[in-house]
Amino acid sequence: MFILKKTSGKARRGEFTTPHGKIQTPVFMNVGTSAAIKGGVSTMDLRDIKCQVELSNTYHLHIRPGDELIRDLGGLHKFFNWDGPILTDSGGFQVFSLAAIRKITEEGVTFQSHMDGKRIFMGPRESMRIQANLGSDIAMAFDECIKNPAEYRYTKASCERTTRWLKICKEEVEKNRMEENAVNPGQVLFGINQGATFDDLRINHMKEIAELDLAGYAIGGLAVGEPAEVMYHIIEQVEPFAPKDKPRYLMGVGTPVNILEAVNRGIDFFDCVMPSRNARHGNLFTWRGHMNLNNNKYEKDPRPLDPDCQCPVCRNYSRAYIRHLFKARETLAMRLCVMHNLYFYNELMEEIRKALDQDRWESFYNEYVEKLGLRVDD
RNA sequence: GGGGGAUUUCCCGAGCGGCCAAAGGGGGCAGACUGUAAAUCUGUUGUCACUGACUUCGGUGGUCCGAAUCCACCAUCCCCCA
Repeated sequence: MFILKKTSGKARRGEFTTPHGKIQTPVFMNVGTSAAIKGGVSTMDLRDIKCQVELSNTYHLHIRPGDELIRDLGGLHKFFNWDGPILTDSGGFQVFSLAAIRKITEEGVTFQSHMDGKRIFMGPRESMRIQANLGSDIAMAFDECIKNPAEYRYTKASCERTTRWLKICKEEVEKNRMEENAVNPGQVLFGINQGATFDDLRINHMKEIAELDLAGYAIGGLAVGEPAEVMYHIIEQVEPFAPKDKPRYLMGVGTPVNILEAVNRGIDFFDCVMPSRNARHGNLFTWRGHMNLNNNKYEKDPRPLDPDCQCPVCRNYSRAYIRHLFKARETLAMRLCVMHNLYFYNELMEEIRKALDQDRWESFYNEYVEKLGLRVDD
């Protein structure tokens, strides 16, 4: 259930209720693809970094350790000991990212496992079965994330197929959660809008899926190489046709600036590997812009990563120390930086929510939409 | 004391007469990263007046049109025999 608490222009402040607690939106979901946030951050750390929702991946968990194993051990929440909300991505993105080793048909997609080359078939039924076994709170529809640039005819056909798949996903989720020993009887489904960068296909597709009365609506297939302006344009095109009383989720996005721009255009949910991946590579996000901690200029810098941050890392360690950890190839460097970056993203969302609550979204947006895109200058 | 081997650009290490400012690692410096096949990938790493010039391969001389590569001596290190 989604309650819209406040709006400011297109920007929305809401609350989404799941079987594992309420989610305050706008929200950033912390990505832990294989039931682990890369870089050594565990579910014990998630509360410390203000994580509301964890996100895991259907394809990856199906391959290893296997969704049936997770089901038999009580579901994903119990498996990795996180009692907050979990969203599982469907494997649709892997249709895109593992393009070299897959084949698409009406029934679904045959992948060659990136682990051992074994053939794996996944369609809407399979994806929903796996997500039911995992017991996530929000299951994502199995879609095709189309590459950029895309051909019009292919995109049109692909969207039609994604819609047919979505209808199957809906039936399956409803069926699976009625099962007597369902891991998560409260699991809901989010549909995914596609259509590449074609306004008419995007709009038509959103209209079609909006009719299915799903728990939420995602915009997928963006931030796959097109300019940010194109992404913003597509959001603007599609947003009017997304149900107002349901959360909107912009999949895989993005930079702090992308998030501000998208919130300003009516998006409620986000997820992105950027804070965790960049952190592992020494790239930090701060309230003064982003920085590459590996740079020589931080060698003797006694300040915290972000002087304006209250995260456990910034309260305890200096730039010089963490930079040293990177140079020494200590895995602690990654852990600390991932914790900081995720805290930053989660706090950014908290500040966005506060600004909306306190009717100062406009000024908050104006102040940070420029600032957060800069390189830390000192 | 006798015999043999070595010395290359920040480090290790290839090169054995021209195509060598010198392979390949490492390290350094910088960049990228957007529903995670990513603790990854890319560029760069002698100097400058930089599509060319100059200096460099332990040192000093020499051979040759031409030397990191050949010769002589010197220095330092390693191994074997006394």
